[in-house]
Order: sequence, then C-alpha cells, then structure tokens
Amino acid sequence: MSEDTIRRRATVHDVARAAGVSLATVDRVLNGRPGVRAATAEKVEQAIAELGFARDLNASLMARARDLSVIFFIPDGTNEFMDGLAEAVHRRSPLALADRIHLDLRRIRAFDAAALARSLDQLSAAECDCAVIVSSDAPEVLAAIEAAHRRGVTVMTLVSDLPGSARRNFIGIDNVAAGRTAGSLMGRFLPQGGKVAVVAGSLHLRDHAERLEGFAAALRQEFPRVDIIGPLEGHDERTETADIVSALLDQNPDLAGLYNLGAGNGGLVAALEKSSRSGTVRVIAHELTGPTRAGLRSGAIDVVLDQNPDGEIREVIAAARALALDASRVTVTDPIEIGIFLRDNLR
Amino acid sequence: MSEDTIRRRATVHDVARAAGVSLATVDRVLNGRPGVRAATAEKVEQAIAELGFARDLNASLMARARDLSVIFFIPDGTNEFMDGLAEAVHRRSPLALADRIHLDLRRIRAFDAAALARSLDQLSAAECDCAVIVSSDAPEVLAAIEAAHRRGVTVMTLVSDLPGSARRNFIGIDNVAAGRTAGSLMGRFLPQGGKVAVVAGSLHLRDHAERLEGFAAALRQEFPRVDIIGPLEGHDERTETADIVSALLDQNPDLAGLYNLGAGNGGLVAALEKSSRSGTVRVIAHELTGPTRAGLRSGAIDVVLDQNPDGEIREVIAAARALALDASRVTVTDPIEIGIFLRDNLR
DNA sequence: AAGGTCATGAGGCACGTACCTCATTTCCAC
DNA sequence: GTGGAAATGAGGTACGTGCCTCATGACCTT
Repeated sequence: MSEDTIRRRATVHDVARAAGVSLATVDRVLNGRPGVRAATAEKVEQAIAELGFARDLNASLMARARDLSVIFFIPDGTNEFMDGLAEAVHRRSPLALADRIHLDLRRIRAFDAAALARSLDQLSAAECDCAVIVSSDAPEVLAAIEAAHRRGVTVMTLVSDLPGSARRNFIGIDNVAAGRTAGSLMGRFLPQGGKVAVVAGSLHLRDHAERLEGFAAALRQEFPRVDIIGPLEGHDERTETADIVSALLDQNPDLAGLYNLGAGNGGLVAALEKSSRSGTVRVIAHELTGPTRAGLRSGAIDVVLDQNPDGEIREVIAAARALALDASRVTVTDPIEIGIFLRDNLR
Repeated sequence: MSEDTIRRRATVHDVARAAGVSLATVDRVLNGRPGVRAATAEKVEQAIAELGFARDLNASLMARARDLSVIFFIPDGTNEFMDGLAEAVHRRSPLALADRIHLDLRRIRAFDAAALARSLDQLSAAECDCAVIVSSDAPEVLAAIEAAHRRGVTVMTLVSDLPGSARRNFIGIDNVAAGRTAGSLMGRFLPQGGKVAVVAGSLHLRDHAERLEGFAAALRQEFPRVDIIGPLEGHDERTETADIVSALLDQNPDLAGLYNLGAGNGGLVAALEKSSRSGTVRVIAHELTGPTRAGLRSGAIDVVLDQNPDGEIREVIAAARALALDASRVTVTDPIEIGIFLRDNLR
C-alpha cells in the first residue's frame, strides 16, 4: 500500500470545493448562522455527506475564544453518593481543561425541583454548552429542559433519567437490571430460601422503584422460596434507616437477607452491628461510599452494587464533546456498567 | 470575580518570555532536539515548572505532520478473549482517529515470544509512538521492550504485566483480587462447604497463577469448609478443557463448585450440559465471550468475572495521549475494574 | 429604474504548537 | 585573538476551524 492511498480527513476546504461555494458559506451552514439560501445550504449538506466530513473538534475549540462549558447540577444534602459524584467532577476537571472543556459544579437543594428549574432557566447558550442534571420527575424541570434546549443549551440527565423530556442523553445504569442482579445474588446466597427485607429511600424516585421491580421479579422467577418483606421507606436518611433496620431485626429473628436499594447506609451498618446479627444476615446495598465500604470490611454488608461515578463523569464529557461536534447525530457512549463489590475487590 | 482573574493557560510564548529565551529554544527543549546548553535548558525547565506549563496536545498534533500512532500486538489463535480485544480496538478506531490518534492492530502467534520480540525490534519512533503488547514473561521480549524504549518507542503491557521490564504502563485488572473475588463468591454460594475444582490454562501464565493464588487464599481465610481440587491445566483449549471437566464430574459425584480461571469455556459449558449436572454445580469463569454468555444464559455458569476490553482499550489510548503530552510525568489512568456478571446484568 | 435587502465570495487574523531556514552571537581551544 | 563549532534568535509557514470585515452581485419592491 503506497503513501497516496492514505486518505486525508475531509476539511471545510474540501467541502467548499465540492459544493462549489466559498469557505464563508460552509462556515455559515456549519454553525447555523443566517444568510444562506435553502438551496445553497442543501448543496453544502450534500457535500458534507458525500465527503463524510466531520468537523475537527480540537481545531474548532482552539479557534473559538471560549472553552466548551459543561455545568453539573448535583443535589446537595446528606447523600454520600452525590458527594462522590461532585468529587468525581473535581477529579476530572483538570484533565478536561487540558482538552478545553470547562467543568462547573453547582449544588442544588435535593428534591427542590423549582430551584433546579430556575437555575436551568438562567443558563444562556453563551455561558453553557451542556447542562447535566440529577433530577426527579417534576413538570417544572421538564419545562425548563425544553426551554433550555430551545435556547441552544443541551441538557443531559445523570443517574436518574427523565425519558419524556427534551434531555439529549442519559448517563447512568440500568436500574431494573441492577435490581435483578441483587435479587439473583440474594437468591444464590440463600439456597434454602428465607425471608428478605427490602428498604428503599422513596418509591417516588424512579431509580428506586426500578430497582425494586427488578429485585422482586428476579426472586419471583428464579428463587420462589425466598419471601420479600416490605418495602419500607427510610428516605435515604441515616437515623430513619437505622430505626427501620433495628425494628426489622427485632421482629424477624429468622431474617435471612436485607436489600437496601437506597441510601442511608450508615444507619444500616450501625443497626446491624448493634444487633450482633451482623454477618449472619446476607446484606446487599447500593453505591460504594464511606459507610458501605466500612460495612463490607466489617462483614456487615456482603455485596455493594455501584455505579462508578468517575466513569459516569467521563462519559458525560465524552457525550458533550460528541454533541459539540455534531449536534444532529445520535450520540453513542460506552454504557455505564453495574459494579459488584465484595470485600475482596474493593477499589 | 471579574474577568481578569481568569488565568489563561501558559503557552510556549509565556515560557520563552519567562525564561528569557526565544521560542526556538523552548521548542528544542520541549522536543528533546539538540543544540541547547545544559544551563539554558535548565532555565527553560524552571520556567515550565513555575508557570505550570503543559503542552497542548491537540495543538501539537495539529501542527505535526502525522497522527499519534499506537500499535497493538495481540495474540492470534483460538482465544475468544483476544478476539474481543481486537474487536475493541476496531470499535474505538474511528473515535480515536477523530482525535488524531491512529490505532493499528497486529496479530502475533500466541505464546511466540520470539516473533513478538522481532516485531518490536522493527518498530521505529517515526512510525510508532506507543506499542501495546499482551505477552508472557520471556527474556527476548524484555530485551525488545528495553531496546524499543531506547529508540523512543513507548511500550505498554495489556492484560498481563511484565513488572521487571522497561514497559511504561500496565493496563489491566488486579488478578489476585479477581481470584479472591471468585473465592469469596464461591464460598458464599456454598454455605455448607463442599468440593470445588479449579481449572487453569497454564500456571506459567502470570495472570492465571495470580488468580489461583487469590482464590485459594480467600477460601482458606474465609471459608475453610470448602476444599479445593486441582488445579488442572486445560491449556486454554476447548476440547482439552471439556475432557478435564467431564472427568472431574465423573470422578466427583458430590462436586459442588467449579472455577475456570483460564479460557476454553466452550468446552466447559459443553461438558457441563452433557453431564446433566448443569445448574447443580456452582460455576465461576472468566471473560465475557460467546461461550461464557451462552453458559450464563443456560444456567451452566453462575458468574463470569470480566476485564472490560473496551475499557482497557480506552485507557490505553488515554495513557498514550498523556504520555505524548509529557513523557517524564507519571501517568495515572482510571483503574480497570473487575466486572462481575450474572445472567441478570449481561451487557 | 432606483434603492434596498439579502446571499455570497474573498481574504485575513487568531488559537498553540511543530518544524524549517538563515543569520547572528557565544564559547572554547589553540 | 582567531578559527570553528555550537548555541541561540528571528521569523516564517502549516495544521483546521471560528469569526470578522468588506465588496460584489442578485433579486425584490415601489
């Protein structure tokens, strides 16, 4: 194979030549600026398609005055997983900046849909290319996403999706599959069956509801000898969860398993260890955080299912870049995998 | 905060000004070209350190005539996992090319250390910035890595590390931890203890030996009621592994578990299904491939431990970029996590 | 037909780095 | 102190795109 068989990537110059127009016109089409007749734009689009032209994002970001800007809106409060997400943003920040992508982090009061909607409404396309939100399903948020989208601000959902909205992309795990995995593991841990209690944060949260659905389905189909108690709601709070778990242990001396599909794991571990039944009851929880790590190490928790926050942030950035490159193309990202952690493969 | 508090990234111009030298001299220092006195180079280095200057890889790649070139040397043969790695390289290729990184894939006869060494010896820094190898520990390979390193070709190990070599980086999982995880899961699957057989490819392979070590240690420490049979060596081959598994099942009617820490999983599944003991024996295997997926779906395999090939290729590329940016700095990559797959969270 | 609006072309500067040439200065040894 | 080699400076072009200005031409309105 000789040198001249190597095909150079198509550039704007090639597109201009192929379409029989000037560079300026190609630029107007590419960047959606006015002043191009529909027929001319069509010629340009066709040349782009024929040449397989894709804009060079790096050259583009170098030429632009400002970096690509991604703003994360992450719930504030006592949820350790959300703190982990925020830290992941900070960890990734310098790396992203080296590629001219500026990450910004704003903490929003948890479950305050109105505040989130207000924040989104204030974003202009000039200061923000992509907004990333972790949100529950609320009409004002849906409206704000729609409005942001119209203003030219792409919105992506993280961790918890809003399928009916104008969000461009969702980065997170498949929560039904996560619940199924928990059920399948729990079933294998209890070959003789038994009672398993389920604790959730709130079933009004989409991800929690989906996990419960998957968990119950897996047990029903594969391990009919396992009976589910609950679900009980601990509202992702430490003390409330501790109280619920203590009560469960007291009232069910024969409790064989426990699945906490929400947060509040500090309370879970405390209640288990106080009861002296730690290690006897098979426990599965979610998200690798301080309390769940401690629980794994002490043996109070057997398995933690985790959505890798660093991986999620990385994929958000990859998706934002791809979107900046070609807003009309469907963006494909590496799926976020459900991490399964035992004491022995803690990261 | 006003506009002027925003600090621009330092550029070569800033470095030149700070060091009191010309752009050409900074360039000579940065790219290791000759013609700079040690004292002058020192001034430049100091200015770089003070300003925290980091070369802009994207501008750099744009200015260079050729792309960053990464060449993967992956074993050929019947190993499905290696095929998966090769496919992952192909999948990532267009994406990498958009960032001016050219991926090349060369299949080498498996376990032919001499052939791999020869290939490495032929590489020049002009055609290859980074060579990625999957290799066993052989003296000729170590020498070839050393020589390549001196010629300016960075070498990285993938999947299986060569710690004593001049390799710049290792991308892969912690195989001792993987073995421990398998042991820990197996122990939980067998609360009443029992016999567990271990099948390996070859204990001369570093990753296999490490997995066995971790598996045995975890069982010894946490589940003393589980007894290990083996290890037996199936040389990663389908038929040989099938024969071994069939014999194991025949000779041990009470066999409770099976851990295949190598390849040859097609044979494993076939032998299990032929025996009609499939689903009764708890089976743990490695790498998500055609046969292991089929085994999970049919119930012949309970758990598959996996090193995500796509993630590994992604991290190789990230490491190669970071290295091109600053060859002297220690490169930090996202660790590759051990994926744990059941029928319910298959990707 | 004149004046106005809109579409388009031509060209340049900028981003940060690589790499080239050529001229000039510095240094060292004899 | 002089020759020669080595070190350094000055300045250019290129990479691919964004964004700006200015000129020109086409078309529409009244």
